[in-house]
Amino acid sequence: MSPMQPVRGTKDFFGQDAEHFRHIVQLALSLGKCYGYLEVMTPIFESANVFLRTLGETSDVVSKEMYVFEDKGGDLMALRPEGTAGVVRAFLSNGLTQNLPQKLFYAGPMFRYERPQKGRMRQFHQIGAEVIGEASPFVDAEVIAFGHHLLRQLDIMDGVTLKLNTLGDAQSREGFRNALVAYFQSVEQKLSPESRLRLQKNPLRILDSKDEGDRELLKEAPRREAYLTPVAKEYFDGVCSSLAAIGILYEIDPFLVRGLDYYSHTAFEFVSSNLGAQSAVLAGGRYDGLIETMGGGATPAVGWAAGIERIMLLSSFVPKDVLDVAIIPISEDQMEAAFVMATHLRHADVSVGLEFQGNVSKRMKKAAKQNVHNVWLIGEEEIQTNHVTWKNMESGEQISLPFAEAMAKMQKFKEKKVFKE
RNA sequence: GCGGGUGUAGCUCAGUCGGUUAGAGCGCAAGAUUGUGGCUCUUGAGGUCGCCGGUUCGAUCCCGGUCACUCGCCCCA
Repeated sequence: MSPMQPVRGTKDFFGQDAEHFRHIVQLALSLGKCYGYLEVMTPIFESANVFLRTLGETSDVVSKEMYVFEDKGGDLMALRPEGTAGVVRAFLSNGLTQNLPQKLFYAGPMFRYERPQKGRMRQFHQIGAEVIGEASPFVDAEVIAFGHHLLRQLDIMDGVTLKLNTLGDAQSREGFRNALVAYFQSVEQKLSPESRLRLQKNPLRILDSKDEGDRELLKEAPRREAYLTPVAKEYFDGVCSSLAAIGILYEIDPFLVRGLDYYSHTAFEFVSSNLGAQSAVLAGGRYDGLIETMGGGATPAVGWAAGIERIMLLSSFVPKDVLDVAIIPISEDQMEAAFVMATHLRHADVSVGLEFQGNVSKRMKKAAKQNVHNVWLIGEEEIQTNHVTWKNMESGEQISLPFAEAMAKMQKFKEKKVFKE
C-alpha cells in the first residue's frame, strides 16, 4: 500500500508508545540503582564467536535465528540475539574480574530472524540484569526479587506467576540427561516428530513440549530430583527459603528448562497467559559455566532478561498532559509578542503550546483538543498594558493579569501539578 | 522453515451473485463564528480496491502467483 514499508518484524514507536517504552526502561533503571546495579551499554553487534561459542551450537538461536554478516575486513559479525553473552564479554574485556561481584543492568535492542507473531519481533528490546562473581542462594533470590519488584511496580503481577526450577550442577545435569535420553529412546516411536528431533539435539527440551502425547510420556519419565547432587539440592532449597523469607510466591515446575546451553542450577520464569503463544515476560537463571567458556576464570553468575514489548502488552500507560499553557495571539500583529512570551516561559521550564496559523477560534480548538488547561490570550490591548488574559479552560473563567504576575502564577501552578503526582 | 486467517480512504469496516462516477462512521480541512474551545449544522479534500499475471467484451470481485500483516507450530524475552 505504502511505497515504504518497515522491515518485517520491526516496529516504529510514536508518541504514547515511545513514552510507554521509555517509562518501563526508566523504572527498571532506577529500581536497578535501588538494588545496587551499575548500568552497562554494550555494542549491538559483536564478533559472531561471542554468541556461537556460548549459546550452544544446536540452539535455534544460533543455528537459524542469528543475523550474521561478514564486514568489509572479512570478519564474521553478529547482531546480538541476547544480552548476557555481550555483557560477559564486556566484563572480561574490561578486566572487571578484579572487582567482584559486578552487578550489571542493561536495556536495548536484540535481533533474531524469526517469524513474527504476538510478543515476538525480529528487533525486540530487553531489559536485563546480571550478577557476576557470587554464588549464594541469596544472590539468586535477590536477582529474582529485583525482577518481581519491577513487575509489581509496573502493576502487571496480576495474572503473572513465578515458575522456579533447578537444572542442577554439571554433575546432576549429566546424570539426569543420560537417564532421560535412555528413557525416551525406549519409547521413541511414541514421541512426537518434534520431540524425536529434540532427542537428538537437546533432550531436555522434551520436558516443556506442548504435545499431549509427549506430556503423557513425561509422567513416567525419570525425575530430575533423583539425580540432583546433595550440593545442588541444598543450593536450590536455599533459593526457595530465601524467596519465602521475603514473601515472594513461586511455583516449582520440574518441567521448566532453559533454551540456552549456559544455564545451570536455578532457572525461573515469570509467565503470563496474556501473551499469545508466548508466555515468558521475564526469565533467567544461573550460568556458572559461561565465563569459563569465554576464556575467563571459573566465575559464578546469575541473571535475567525481560522483553519490553511483552511488558507493554501486559501494562497500560496513560501519558500526562504535556502542555501547561497555550498562548494565542488575537491577530497576526501579536504573533511576535506571543512567540517572545512563549520563549520566556519555556526558559522558565513551563511547557507552552503555540500555534503558528489560524484565527482565534481555530487556535482555541487546537488548545482544547490538546487538553490544555490554561490559555493566555494576547491582543492589542494586552500588549499596550503589558497584561495577559488568562483563561481557565475547565471553568471558562478568565482574568486579566500583568505579565510578570501571570508568569509567577504559572510557575506556581506547575509546582502544584508536580506535587500532585 | 511449516500451517490457518486477512489485505477496499489516515483509522475501523461495509459493498459489488463480474458492469460505466466504489460507500459509511470516526479523523482531517474550510465555513456558519473578523477577541474565544470540545456540541451542532453545511461544504470539501483524501482510493493504482496490496502487487503481478490469467480467465472475460469487461476484474476491486473469479483463478494462479507474489508481498505484507496477523494467529499458531518450531523456538524464545
